Amino acid sequence: MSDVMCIQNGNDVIVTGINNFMISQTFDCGQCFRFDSASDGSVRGVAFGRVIEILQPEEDTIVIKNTTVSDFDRLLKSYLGLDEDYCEIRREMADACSADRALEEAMKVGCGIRIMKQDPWETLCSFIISQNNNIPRIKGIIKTMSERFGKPIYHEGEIVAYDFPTPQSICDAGVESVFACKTGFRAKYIIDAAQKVASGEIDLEKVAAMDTDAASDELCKIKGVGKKVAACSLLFGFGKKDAFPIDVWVKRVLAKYYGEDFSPEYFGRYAGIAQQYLFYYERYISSRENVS
DNA sequence: TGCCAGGCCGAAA
DNA sequence: TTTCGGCATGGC
Repeated sequence: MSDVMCIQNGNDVIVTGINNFMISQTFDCGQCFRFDSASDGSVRGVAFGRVIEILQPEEDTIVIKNTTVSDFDRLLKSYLGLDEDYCEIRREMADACSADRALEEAMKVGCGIRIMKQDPWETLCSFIISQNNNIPRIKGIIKTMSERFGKPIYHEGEIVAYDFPTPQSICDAGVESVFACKTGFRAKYIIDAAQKVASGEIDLEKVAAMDTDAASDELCKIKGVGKKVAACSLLFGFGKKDAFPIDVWVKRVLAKYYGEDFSPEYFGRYAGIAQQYLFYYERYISSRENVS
């Protein structure tokens, strides 16, 4: 189990005893599109209908602004993946793939990544938007949709941000309004997802209770959701750590290090976490090559 | 300016 | 069953 400790400090919560977690990596590894980094290294974004700001003054310590110990235990601990024992997960992964130099290196480079557990609907919708798109633009579209269809979030009487829109509010907005958020060909997919979830045709709570393959099949009933979008949703929104999204970056990694007869089962029950290490690693290598 | 992006759909072979 | 063009848009 995770053994983090937290204490209330005025309006903030200080969490200590953290390992294998860096806010810079966790929020910059393409799993979450609602947080931005500040120049001081802190991150600020929206989750659970409120604005959340996190600082990391020490490697093993984070400070979460304007929250309570109760909210941390109830919501944020799991949201940030701090309820999992990453020492044990990484040990198990390393044992299962003991001669795998690529994974070993990726685990080193991305040692601060934790898989978050975000809102299932928001994650599903975000990854529908992500298809054939780049991360800055995905963030922009999600921001626009939140501002236009989401509930405003107030602080001291002022609107400070907007929550991610509910399925019903997207249905109410209609396909043309969604298209106007620069969603392009994805607008009709977003509407189809919103309609199926709002009507109960797709029940996200039931999806969460299914095994990963069945859950993927269920999400793929939505137009515009294929195996990759389903896998990302399941990994980052439903807590399915064995979901293994294969996108252009991971395809490159697999071709480079693993060959044609590769199966995600090779990585074991935490294949999704291994995938995220490799995804981050490949992008890291690519960005270094572009600099030099 | 052109390539590419956390892909998927639908038609054709 | 597999292959492939098309899709909206803007970051780089």
